[in-house]
Amino acid sequence: MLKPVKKKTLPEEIIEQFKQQIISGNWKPGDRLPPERELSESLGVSRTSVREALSAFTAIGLIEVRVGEGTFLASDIAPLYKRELSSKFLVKRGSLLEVVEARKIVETQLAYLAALRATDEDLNKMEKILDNMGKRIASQSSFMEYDVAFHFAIACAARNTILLETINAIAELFRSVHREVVELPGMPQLSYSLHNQIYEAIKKGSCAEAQEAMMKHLSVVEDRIKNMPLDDKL
Amino acid sequence: MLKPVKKKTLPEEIIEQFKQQIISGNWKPGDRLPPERELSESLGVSRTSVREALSAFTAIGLIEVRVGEGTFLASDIAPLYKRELSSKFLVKRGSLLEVVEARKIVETQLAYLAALRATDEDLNKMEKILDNMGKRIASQSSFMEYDVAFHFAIACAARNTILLETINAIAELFRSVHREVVELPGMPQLSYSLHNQIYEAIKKGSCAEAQEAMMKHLSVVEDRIKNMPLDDKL
DNA sequence: TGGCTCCAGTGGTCTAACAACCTTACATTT
DNA sequence: AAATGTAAGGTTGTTAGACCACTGGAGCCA
Repeated sequence: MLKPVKKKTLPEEIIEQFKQQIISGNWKPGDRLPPERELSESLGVSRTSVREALSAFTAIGLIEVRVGEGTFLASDIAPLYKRELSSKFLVKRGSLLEVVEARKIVETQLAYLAALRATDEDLNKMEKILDNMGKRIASQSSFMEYDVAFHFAIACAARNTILLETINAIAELFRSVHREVVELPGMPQLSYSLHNQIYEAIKKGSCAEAQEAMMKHLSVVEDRIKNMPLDDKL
Repeated sequence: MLKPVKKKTLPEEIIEQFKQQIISGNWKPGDRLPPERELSESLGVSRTSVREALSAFTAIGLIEVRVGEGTFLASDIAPLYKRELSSKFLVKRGSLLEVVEARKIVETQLAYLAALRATDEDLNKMEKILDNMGKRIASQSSFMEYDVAFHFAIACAARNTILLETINAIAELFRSVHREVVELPGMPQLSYSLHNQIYEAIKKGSCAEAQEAMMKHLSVVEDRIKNMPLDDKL
């Protein structure tokens, strides 16, 4: 089998260049971008193509356009939230169960590996995250952030780049409904306790225990999704 | 809080309408959307505005545009996930041993699930691939293609989109060196035999056996990599 | 100071046209 | 009959140029 000759479209290439500008720091959050006409001239393309590229950035919340004023790079560093609103209605409950199944497979093994390989530094990080999680049981939104961070820390401790990026990608999908799972009464407390069990197992270096604790945690999540109101499935 | 004073832009309104079409079920996953010109006429706007709206949907992976063919609604969460995954994998790539470790974790469970869920059609496909593989033990290049196809067939039979895309992405990383692993003397025969064991286990519906057979296969691959010259490991 | 007009800059939208590309059907060659 | 080449129609990709609507500021005037 040969490689599938990919031909990038103009707006796609423009998007790439814009990304570069952001990554390199040439464009900083809050900055005003050059006018569309200027951009089209610099890039040697039509204004239409530039606008389509900008339209894509707008969709994922990376830029903000103000008529008569100009185009601005989002000052907010978490533009991912806008994307979730856009795509949420596509993620059905059935798909979510697939996602949880994948998490069960990958994350249990990640916990296993973490118990095997975690350094003191890794453990400190996890403990700090758990601390913050405990203090924020009341406020769902930031609790969720620490929840995600904890799983991320485990993946880091497992020392496998491939699986780390895999979990990262999955987490992005999951983010959109994570909130509803966590917001149920009694859920944060339960979740906090389960995360603690995972941490203790990893700290002890007990692979099987860590694996099992993670499985228990994800099974709870799975149950929650199965019991989600039907309105949310589409 | 006073007046939000909403002045929606044309593409934004179009996006809203498209969302409605999706939610209401008028447009189903995989469907081909009407041509841009037709949409612009129906909506009473220019093609430019329609294209900007579509550009936004493309950015978040909800639609796929094929030149000369048309615009299609994403069939499932797979495109969303694939987008996430590819962007992450572009940045980082792991060493070969990391890749094999990831494969051991994901593919053993995939074999397990395949043994649980494979239909007759799935099994037929696998058998056909194995047949071709057997006939091509001599020629490394096409042998490798069937090898990859077999693993892909298992992932399909496991009925989990997320893991399927994950394995796809990993396979892409692995492809570059797969050849060197297979080209060793005696390797195709051994590999063919191990693949057959996996197939038989799945056909029997024996989950544990399938899982174990896959693990045996990947362990062989792992050994081969460990014995490879150092330059090729990264 | 306060309000006014005017204006240059900017994004929003449209039109019409051509290019690049895919599929299908048909004709040609072998 | 099978493989190959060709033409046509439909579709997205891209462009140029034009006009509109809105914003901010400069400068004018009471």
